[in-house]
Amino acid sequence: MDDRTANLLGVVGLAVADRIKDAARETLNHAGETPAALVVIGYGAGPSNDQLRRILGLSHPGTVRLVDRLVADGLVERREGQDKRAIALYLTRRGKSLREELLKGRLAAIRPLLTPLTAQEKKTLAALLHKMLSSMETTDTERRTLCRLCDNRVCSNCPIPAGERAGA
Amino acid sequence: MDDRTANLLGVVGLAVADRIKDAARETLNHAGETPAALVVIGYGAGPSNDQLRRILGLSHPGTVRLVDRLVADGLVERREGQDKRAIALYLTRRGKSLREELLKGRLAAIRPLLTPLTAQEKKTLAALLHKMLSSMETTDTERRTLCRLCDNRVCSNCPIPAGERAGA
DNA sequence: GCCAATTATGTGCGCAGCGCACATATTGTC
DNA sequence: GACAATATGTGCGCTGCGCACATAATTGGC
Repeated sequence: MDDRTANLLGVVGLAVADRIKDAARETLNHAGETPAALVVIGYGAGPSNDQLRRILGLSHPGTVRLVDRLVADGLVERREGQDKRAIALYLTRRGKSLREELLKGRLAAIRPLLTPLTAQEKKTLAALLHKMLSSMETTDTERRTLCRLCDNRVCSNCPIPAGERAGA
Repeated sequence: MDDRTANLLGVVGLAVADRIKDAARETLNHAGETPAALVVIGYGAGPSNDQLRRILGLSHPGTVRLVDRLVADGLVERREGQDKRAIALYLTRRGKSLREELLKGRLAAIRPLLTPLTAQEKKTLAALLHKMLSSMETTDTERRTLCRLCDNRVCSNCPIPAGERAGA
């Protein structure tokens, strides 16, 4: 019985992830963790390469090349961090606009899955998802990894626990 | 409010997909749609290259190479279909055993997300997920795409509608 | 019964995303 | 001031995949 629930969650999770991926590919011309990078950088705290790397779960060189792509596309700028060895990543005007599109597309891709539910059922589902997330034991970085595609205008008080709160 | 629910579903969906992917990489040495291929072929109907292609959502050549990899690893056999131009794909003994591991790993990866819920809450969640899936308008191929990682021993009467029932 | 369209598989080639090993610059430590 | 730690960037190659093309078998028109 429990396994049946887990399996159903697996199907829906896969469906959600597929839809998010497809939606991202329609607005951005890159796959993998690139859309997530755009969202994460867009939180505006000027993350370093290394911070981004940890959140995305990539190797260091992979992240450098990822940022290279975003810079080449005119979506991201490398500015100086206070530390002269570190850099601070910021979105350009175009980057911000594309980030908005990404987030909109993501929600639009997920929404159809909810339409069969009544308002009450949606509320129940949200409460259950909230409980699942709020019960996870996560470090701050793990939380940001989970939230790496989150729409911060929509997700008021992020349920995922972590020491510091930032971004989502 | 609706968007908040969609966002939460997006987070959980991403978490589920991440966990499934990580689990697969631990037992199989290939990424992308390769684990899904192993599961799909393992349903035992002897699918052709082209049928597999449609379910996985890959290009034809991509599927040929994917099968090449599985054959090279001794996990899949290409047998003759009745049609002399088509082939029929079957798992080898090793392939079947690895498929079992994949499915076990997948459920084990998802299960922790459910542990914070009470038995009643799990039941409610399953009912909601079931309703979401059963309300989708899907062709038979789309259904198999969604179920491409499903554990058929666990998912009794698949909720996703489609003409024919096969595998999940 | 024969030839064209269709179906199905396989190949040459290249690209995107990523990791490993290595190089380089800056910062803390003593 | 030397040395470990931190942070970024580069050379190289691999994996997964798609496009264009080649080839074999089946189906359909006439």
